[in-house]
Amino acid sequence: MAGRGPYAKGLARRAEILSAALDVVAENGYSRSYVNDIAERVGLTHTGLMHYFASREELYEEVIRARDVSDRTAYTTGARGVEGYFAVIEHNRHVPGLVQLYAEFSADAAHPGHPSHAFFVERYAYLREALARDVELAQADGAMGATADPTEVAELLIATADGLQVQWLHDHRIDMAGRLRALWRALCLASHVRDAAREDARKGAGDD
Amino acid sequence: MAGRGPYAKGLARRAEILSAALDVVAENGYSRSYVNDIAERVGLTHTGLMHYFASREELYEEVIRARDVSDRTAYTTGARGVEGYFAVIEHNRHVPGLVQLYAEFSADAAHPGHPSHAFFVERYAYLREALARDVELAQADGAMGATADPTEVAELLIATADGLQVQWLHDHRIDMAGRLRALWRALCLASHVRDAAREDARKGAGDD
DNA sequence: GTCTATAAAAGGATAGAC
DNA sequence: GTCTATCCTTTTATAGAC
Repeated sequence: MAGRGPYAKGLARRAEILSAALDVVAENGYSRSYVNDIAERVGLTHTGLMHYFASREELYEEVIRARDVSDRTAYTTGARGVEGYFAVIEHNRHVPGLVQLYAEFSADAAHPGHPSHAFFVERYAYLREALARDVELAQADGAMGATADPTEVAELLIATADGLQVQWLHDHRIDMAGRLRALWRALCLASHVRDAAREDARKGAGDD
Repeated sequence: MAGRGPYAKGLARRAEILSAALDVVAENGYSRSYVNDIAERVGLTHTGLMHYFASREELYEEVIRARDVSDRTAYTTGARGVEGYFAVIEHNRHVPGLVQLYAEFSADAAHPGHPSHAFFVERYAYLREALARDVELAQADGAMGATADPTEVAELLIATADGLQVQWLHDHRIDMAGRLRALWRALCLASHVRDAAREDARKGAGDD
């Protein structure tokens, strides 16, 4: 039975802290979210909280990591393909703290030498490959044309999703998922046109 | 004759400070760029620098503002349309400090209550409208189909450019402008397909 | 216009008790 | 597992002299 002893209690506490961190970020932004404020919110002192995380950056890394795991199980299971990714982006509108954290933290960590730089580099690589495979699935069932490069499409989707989230932070009227799906449809359409053009060229060459 | 008196000297100093700020951001990232370091770099003390700018945020706002002005005169003059925007993004690869600053600062300022929040909101609005007009020009000369919504295309271009810049910060091998132009071509292609579809529908309706 | 000095605040991290 | 106390370091900002 899970829930026995201090181990389970520690895990629950960690989860509580991660959730509180998102609340604080939603209220103050990442750069003005202080460990102290988070600790207060869960009824701990600064030091008490530091028992669970070695540093501020590690704490926020954990927030992203935990979200990635839960998003993955909730939205990308089964054969949903790219739609799973769109669903995550759509859901993010209910988690402003996460969007704010991600935007600031990932930009901050873009700098080499940042303690979380490697984490984000790996995360991008993972996400890119996962999405590229989803694009391949879409190509297999004909939604996306064969001429499209899966990795390029994946990078474009990620870039656009990231940018849309920053725009959404500035103006919540923006429909992030809607825009992203529109991009996807346009890319599908364009790839089919290119497939047809290539087919024509092949036939033309065959006539020689 | 420009260059007379303390006025011109002050302007030169300001420009020097803005340039030094970009260097420091390139080296340390925005969140770890301190007024003191910038002052040192231009041979001033912290206090000496604060004579020119009221606060840290104002200084960085000025950096972006100054860049916007120079980019505008250098790349978007004449009838270059969206290509002017792509050229700016392409050039940004030579200004890593600017890209880093923009990514971090704009994400930071996404939070309402940030001293530069209004600045970025207005900047987005301006950029969106300027690009939407460029899209309309492209529609006028046939590059972009009539079915495309200029504002939607503009928002998509901005979002993608922003996201690509963050990705580029993490991995300089990414060809920001190349990817953005590929997106543009796909959007053009897709809009033409939709134009044709709409035309077909119109003719079909006419047959009734 | 620039400096010295200093405020003022804080924000992250650690040692050691309970 | 959590707290008290404290440290260390930084960063921004201001007052006032030169």
